[in-house]
Amino acid sequence: MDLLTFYKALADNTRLLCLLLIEQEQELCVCELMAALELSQPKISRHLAQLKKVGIVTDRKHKQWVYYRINEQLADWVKSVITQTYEHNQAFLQTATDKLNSMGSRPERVASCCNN
Amino acid sequence: MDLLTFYKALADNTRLLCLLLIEQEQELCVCELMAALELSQPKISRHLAQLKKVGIVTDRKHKQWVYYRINEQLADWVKSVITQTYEHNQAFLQTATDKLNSMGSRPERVASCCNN
DNA sequence: AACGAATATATGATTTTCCATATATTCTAG
DNA sequence: CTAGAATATATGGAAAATCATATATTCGTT
Repeated sequence: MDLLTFYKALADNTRLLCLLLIEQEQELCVCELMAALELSQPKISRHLAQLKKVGIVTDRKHKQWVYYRINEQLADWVKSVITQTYEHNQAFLQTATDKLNSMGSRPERVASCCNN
Repeated sequence: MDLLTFYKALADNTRLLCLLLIEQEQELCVCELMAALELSQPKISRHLAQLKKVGIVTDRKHKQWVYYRINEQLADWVKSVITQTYEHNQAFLQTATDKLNSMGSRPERVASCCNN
């Protein structure tokens, strides 16, 4: 993992929110992130693609949805940076977390946001 | 410390190098960084000013030099992120470290690069 | 066909860089 | 002690480069 590339990936509001929300929830699909952050689909998708390209997240496809999670193969110090960032900045996610919670929990939440 | 601001500050090669070199050496002046990184004075100065503005480093003036060090009042998790980044990426600093070492150690080094 | 997701392009905004100059401190000669 | 030169650092402003966004379109599944 190239150091500069890693920190550049974190240096954007949308990507930081997506990453920390995924860290918190273990796994989220594009439409859940769209709902939680109230952002357009191409915007979320573009930033997730960037995080994936850098190797910070991985994706898996299930039915019509693509789910993203933190790449388990990241170096321990990188995982640790992400975890510490999340643990000491939960307020940063408050609004998004509230929105997610108001949608119920998985799998009901997916149903409510992903329109199926 | 605003999260996004913090990571934006790390998302630049020159700033990352300056920060980790300072972490390694405890304290460095502008002309030492110029010599170690072979970069122009305004470039170093500008990036240090940015790190200072964000609160990541502090400066102290002594004679005609300005010395920068990590802000001791940073939140522990922030210090920890910086330390871990340094410890697991020393190769990133190799060239600069070699150059610094070839200049002798303090205070002789200051004499050799700062032309006094 | 319908839905979730990804991508292409153009555009606007932010960042970085460079050059020139300003300020402050130190040094040296008289 | 003072005047002028030299050194270290900072900053203003313009040009260049990078990055994020919106809109429209395409892709792949079901």
